[in-house]
Amino acid sequence: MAKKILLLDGNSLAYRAFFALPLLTNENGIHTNAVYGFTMMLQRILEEEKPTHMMVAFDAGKTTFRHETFSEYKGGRQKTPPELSEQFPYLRKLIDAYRIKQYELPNYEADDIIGTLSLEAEKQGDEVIVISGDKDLTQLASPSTTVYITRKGITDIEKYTVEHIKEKYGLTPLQIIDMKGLMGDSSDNIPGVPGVGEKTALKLLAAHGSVEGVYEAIDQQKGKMKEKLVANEDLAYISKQLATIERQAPVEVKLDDLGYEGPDQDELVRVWSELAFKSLLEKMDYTAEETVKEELKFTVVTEIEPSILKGEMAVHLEMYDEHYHTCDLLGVALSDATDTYVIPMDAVKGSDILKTWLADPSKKKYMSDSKASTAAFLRSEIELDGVDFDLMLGAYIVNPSLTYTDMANIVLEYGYTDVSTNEQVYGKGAKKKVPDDAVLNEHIARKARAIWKVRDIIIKKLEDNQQFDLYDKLELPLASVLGKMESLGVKVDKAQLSDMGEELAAKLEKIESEIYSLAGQEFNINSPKQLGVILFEKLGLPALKKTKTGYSTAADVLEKLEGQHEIISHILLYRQLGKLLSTYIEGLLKEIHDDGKIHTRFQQALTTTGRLSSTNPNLQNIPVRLEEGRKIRKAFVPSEPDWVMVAADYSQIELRVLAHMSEDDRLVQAFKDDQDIHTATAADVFHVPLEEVTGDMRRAAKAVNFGIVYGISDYGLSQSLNIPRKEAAEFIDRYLKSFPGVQQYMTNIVSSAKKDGFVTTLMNRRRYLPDITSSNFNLRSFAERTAMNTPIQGSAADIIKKAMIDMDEALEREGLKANMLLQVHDELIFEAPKDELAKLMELVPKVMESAMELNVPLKVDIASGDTWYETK
DNA sequence: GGTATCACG
DNA sequence: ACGTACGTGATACCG
Repeated sequence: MAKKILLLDGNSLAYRAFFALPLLTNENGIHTNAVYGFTMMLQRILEEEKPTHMMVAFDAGKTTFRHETFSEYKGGRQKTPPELSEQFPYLRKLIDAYRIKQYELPNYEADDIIGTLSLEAEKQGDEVIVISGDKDLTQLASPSTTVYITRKGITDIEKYTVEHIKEKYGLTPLQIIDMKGLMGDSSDNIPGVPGVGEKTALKLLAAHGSVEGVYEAIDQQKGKMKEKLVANEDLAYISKQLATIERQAPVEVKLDDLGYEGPDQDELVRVWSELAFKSLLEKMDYTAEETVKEELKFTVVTEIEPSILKGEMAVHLEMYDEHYHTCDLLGVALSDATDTYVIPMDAVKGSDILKTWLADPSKKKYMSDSKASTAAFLRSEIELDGVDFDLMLGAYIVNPSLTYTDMANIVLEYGYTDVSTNEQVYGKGAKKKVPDDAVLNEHIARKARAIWKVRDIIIKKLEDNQQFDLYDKLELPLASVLGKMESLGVKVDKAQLSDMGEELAAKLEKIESEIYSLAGQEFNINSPKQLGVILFEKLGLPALKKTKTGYSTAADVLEKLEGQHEIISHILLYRQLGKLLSTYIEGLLKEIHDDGKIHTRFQQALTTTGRLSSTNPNLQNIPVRLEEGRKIRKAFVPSEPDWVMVAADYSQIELRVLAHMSEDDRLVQAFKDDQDIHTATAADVFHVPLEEVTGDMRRAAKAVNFGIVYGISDYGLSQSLNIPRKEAAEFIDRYLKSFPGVQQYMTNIVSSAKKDGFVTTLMNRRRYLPDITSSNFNLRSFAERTAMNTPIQGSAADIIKKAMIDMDEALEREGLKANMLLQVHDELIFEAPKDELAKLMELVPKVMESAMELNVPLKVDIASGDTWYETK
């Protein structure tokens, strides 16, 4: 039977993909764009062509026989960017997973391998498709061989048949070589005849057929053209020779060895998950869902016998969505080395045996997202204790840059493929629903099973990276502290919010009509597009900044226009109040539960630095800077009469962390002396005594301090201080000269990030920074700033997390009724009975300040009041 | 679903 | 020369 043979030019396709796609980085720190593009192309080609035989040819080494002819061959070419080089091993792995033969031959290029094999195939009457990004290969076209050249993208292909070449160039495939001989090829540094381009080359070949033909009839040329041709005859012949693909290369593989049987699905999944090709994985799971998974035996249990409850088990509580304070609970699965059980939710709630086991701290539970489970169980008054492993937290500590939205993706990261995504099981959007019991139960069972299976791998990884303590002593205990805080919730005065809302709405209406009258027409003020037209076209104000889509109307831009038109200040006020109404009044009102409280969710495995985040609603960005907004805090009240709110915040924690890590003498001393750090910075930077620091000097120093923490750049500082960039650069320079320890620290942290590929915090939290070695200035600069910022922000996060665990214990130990309610990065918010207040004002700062021992003191400010607003 | 804007540390 | 401050989440547009 005739074969259909696909011959791929590996190097050329990888290059094409690399330059066609943005420089994607997966969270494991590998650049993936070339491999990804190659994969997309391969997938498409396989589907469309259904080949019987396949091979990917690669160039071997740096020099080939062509260099003997012309030593500058491929000279002057930019050397392969490291971001591409590092992808070749993955490309090789990928091709192996497809079970496609790959081949390279010393002293020859991929072209020659392909040319040799395609000739052999032609002799045997087989159909051949050659795929490359390099048009040189079109010389191989024949009645049985088609050459596919990628265009622009990587999946967009131009098919060069003999006819197509004739149409496009008026040449036969072999004349392509003559064309290159005359015009050269700058990418391969083939010289050609200087001054002859594609147009001239085609004209010459149309008349004379070949390079040889041109020179035989050289007398037909005249003037400059003749001179050029005569002077460069040697170059023309050499160029032709260089462009000629060798079709008799000593290729050892036989066409029969190239049979293509389809990919090794399991291996492909492993490679794709290593590369984090999520969309491809999802597609594959969809098509191969039933076939890929190993069978799992599990028992559905409605009457729980004590015998099934062991001393250590994986426990999974399945929930319908991520809003675990409100969503339906769908069942529990237990799994250990031998058995897996699924228990429907009614049976869970009705079983005292199970509840007792769940609450027993001596029974070890291995879970995923134990905080969610703790909080969700609590809604049914089921207590959970003895959590010994948390899959989500473990995976997060191993690499906080990975964004897991689904447990299936976490376990996939560790090579476990047998869990479906929730989207596969429940569907999405309007079609989302709970499936039949059989499907649901298996899904839950597989999750419990996966936790049991993957636990060892994650723990091993944590231990290898010296991160087990961070995980086990910090994040895991914190999960239950946070679970308690979320379940408790914070009381919100609904009437207060509603009243404020009505007031705001009335004000907004007035401002709105004033804006309309100033603009001379009605329009949607909330639409940046419409607002831009009004301001910059109708009213003729200068557009100072542009966005991707049009004029920028951001606050910093409008502020610069404030003197120029009365409408600006009204718009700024409208924006400010509109934000309060929509986000903080209406938004918060929607989130108040039947108990009169708001139950936020603290995301513990989300940020790349180790901070928490807060969602549904976000209680970490309640207004404070402007008085109008700050009033929102009056609605946050204690949950009991005669209780008070207490807020305690770390003073300058990030700069203290910087002082500790950099060991800069002056910075350390300033904190030891309990100086106002911005004033002290100003004194040092401006070389004046502390008493002579002016308000402006302090303001500038404060901005520089922020900049230092963020990973300084002159541009950033110039924006924040609204000064020319040069002045900003001078400030930075003076700062770094005043604090040489900080300068040294910044240099060191960037170089250690380059060496190790990651940076760490005080508690050994890691963040990988693959872009730090990028040749792309922007990516590299960003990574460098991140290298400076993450250890600072992340260590501060470590400290307050530790303080929260200590605080939780302290409240318990002291027998206090006070509740810890919120964390806002550097502050903790409590509610407490009035009679505990005195005790608390002493205890909280003590605990927070001793959370970790640094070489500078930690300082906490604390205040209390009837509402959150009054805690200042 | 992406973009712009703005709230917080 | 390059084009930016670090980390988040919610809302309103608009194609």
